[in-house]
Amino acid sequence: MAISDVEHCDEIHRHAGVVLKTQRQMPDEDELYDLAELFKVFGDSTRIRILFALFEQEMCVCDIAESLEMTQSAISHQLRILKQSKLVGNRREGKQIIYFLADDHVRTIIDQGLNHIEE
Amino acid sequence: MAISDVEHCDEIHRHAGVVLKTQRQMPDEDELYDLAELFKVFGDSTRIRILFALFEQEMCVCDIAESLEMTQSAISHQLRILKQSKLVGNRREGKQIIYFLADDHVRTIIDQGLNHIEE
DNA sequence: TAAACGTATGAGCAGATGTTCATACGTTTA
DNA sequence: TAAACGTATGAACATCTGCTCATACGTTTA
Repeated sequence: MAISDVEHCDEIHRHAGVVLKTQRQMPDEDELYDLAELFKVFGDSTRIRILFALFEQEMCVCDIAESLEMTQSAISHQLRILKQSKLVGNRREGKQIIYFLADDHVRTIIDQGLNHIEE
Repeated sequence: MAISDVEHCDEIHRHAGVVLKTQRQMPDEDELYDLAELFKVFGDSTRIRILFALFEQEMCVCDIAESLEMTQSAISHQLRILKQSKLVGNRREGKQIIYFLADDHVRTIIDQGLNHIEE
């Protein structure tokens, strides 16, 4: 659909300024995409539970799996996504891989979410 | 899969406490589900753009659609989701429905997300 | 009151997503 | 070095999600 074909209400003289102002202040496409991708990562209860687990202490993969009563494979797939988003980091310790929270943003973002749903 | 069948590493004597502690401090299922559902709402760039639009001022549906260069129907479907999550509210003004941000949590949550991706 | 306008909504479809299964990889142990 | 262990990963599948299209609803206008 061409831009000029986008439907709009007939209040054009009243609202044209609103539309232009909104478009001007909108962040660029890449930033919006990255932001949505970040929140998408928080939008799955398995990943949320993994993050809650790591709030307490760093843990190896199998302990996370056991804590959440899920398979190692499922957890490993989700840890990959969390790591790609830089929400967690990891290091090897012998046969095990230890995962940990990357920074404090995670806690802050989740706390804000909790604030909202508790109203 | 039964709980007792969940696979786990053999470090059971070393890590059993970790697992139990993690399970005890985990929020209950409903809260985790609601939290994930909330972030899922932020996890779409169309909805993020709608929220950014409403940061500036309250707007009617067709102005949002025009600002984002999307159809009225697509916007209306997304507004429904945003309203169900209590992120936006609306009121009727003649033929138009005016949407607005429900509270300041929205801004805070998005700002935290922006902080994270800007590192 | 009939037509026009702004918005909401259900069905359908294509693409995205989360889990399972099988298996490969890297490290340690026997 | 072969086996065992802990973890990672690709394929397949079922489910979910966002958009389009058609149409219904509520309000205002002629």
